[in-house]
Amino acid sequence: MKTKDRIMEFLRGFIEENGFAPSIREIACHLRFRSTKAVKAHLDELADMGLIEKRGGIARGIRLKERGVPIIGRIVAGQPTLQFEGVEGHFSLDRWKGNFLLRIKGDSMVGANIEEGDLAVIDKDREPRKGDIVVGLVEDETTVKRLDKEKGRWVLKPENPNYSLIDKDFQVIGVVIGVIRSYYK
Amino acid sequence: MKTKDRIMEFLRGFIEENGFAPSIREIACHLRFRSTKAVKAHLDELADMGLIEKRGGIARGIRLKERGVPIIGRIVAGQPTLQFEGVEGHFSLDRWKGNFLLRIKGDSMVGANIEEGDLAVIDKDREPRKGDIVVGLVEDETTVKRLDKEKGRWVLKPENPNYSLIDKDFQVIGVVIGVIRSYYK
DNA sequence: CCTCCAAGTAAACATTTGTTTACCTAAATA
DNA sequence: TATTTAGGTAAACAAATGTTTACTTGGAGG
Repeated sequence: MKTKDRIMEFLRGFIEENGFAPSIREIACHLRFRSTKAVKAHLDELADMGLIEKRGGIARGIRLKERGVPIIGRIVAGQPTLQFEGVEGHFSLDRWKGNFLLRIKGDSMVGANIEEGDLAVIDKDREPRKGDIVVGLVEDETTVKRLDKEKGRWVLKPENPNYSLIDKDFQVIGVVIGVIRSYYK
Repeated sequence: MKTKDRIMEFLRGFIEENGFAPSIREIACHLRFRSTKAVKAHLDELADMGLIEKRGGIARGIRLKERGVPIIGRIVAGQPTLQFEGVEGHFSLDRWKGNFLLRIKGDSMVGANIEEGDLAVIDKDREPRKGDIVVGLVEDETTVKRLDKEKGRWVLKPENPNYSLIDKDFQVIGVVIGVIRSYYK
């Protein structure tokens, strides 16, 4: 069962580096196999196991099922080294494909733990509801605020007591469905 | 110049859907071209323009330069519809490849705008410095806190006045180099 | 010790797919 | 109007690559 692990490892590395999957012969070569037959068998089994997707007859038609960065379940202290066990899942940007990011300016949403420089993930098709954090267009200016209703009127509320509520006319451009922050540039 | 846009659009869609690039013939077919020659010429030019990477002689050896989700520079209000102009760049998980994610439990770091449920991006190889937010291992428990030095002694500081500082022995497992938050599941 | 079998070898085979050469055509240009 | 040329057509060509068949082999198990 070790061979399949080596294949998966190779696939991960190769795809990350090249952006496309290796050919069966390249895999065979890496494993020091002299035939492609065994590799194909392993790949078919990996596909059955649900670890990869494989399109028959198509060159380099392999895709990993696990995409993105692994989410670790638990960290345990082995003797000298650490172990990261239990991959709870993988986080991938796939779920945010088709949307776009908007960089946060100012600190009007710190109350919602959104700070300057953060990237807000915007879904412009999602229907905005009361309580959602949204991108609003107010007099040609865009701001990220929380959508609320006061006295039957839609308003944009900052999450910082130093800023005041916006109850002018505005247009909701999209809903903030996520936040990405990157320290150290 | 319209044709190249159509090619790029097709590439984006195809790659997102299948996980690998289309063959030249598939592109030609999509554009309703009867020859592959023109497509290859366009692809070579796109590579020269720096929009794609292309590996000669390799099946489906195309990779988009723009990976991930676009970061919008500005939003302007066109008459009825909106326009998202100026792609400032693209955010990709590539930069975080090789690291892993840890889900935040508790609210001890709200002062740093990290809340429960957030995914902390952990770099276990980065050298921790004073002021960094780190993952610490204290008596077989992992916590995310800010690394600080008090009276010549390393300590872990929460960013929430309701929690108290940890000055027991601990081990730094990694540095938090980013945060990902996803609303709506 | 013999049998069986998973796993690999070897060698073709059949497509898929990138590349190339020669030619065509309509629109821009002189 | 004659010429040029970007961009496409057509048809081969040459690799790259998935697939298949027949054969070998080292070790687990009876």
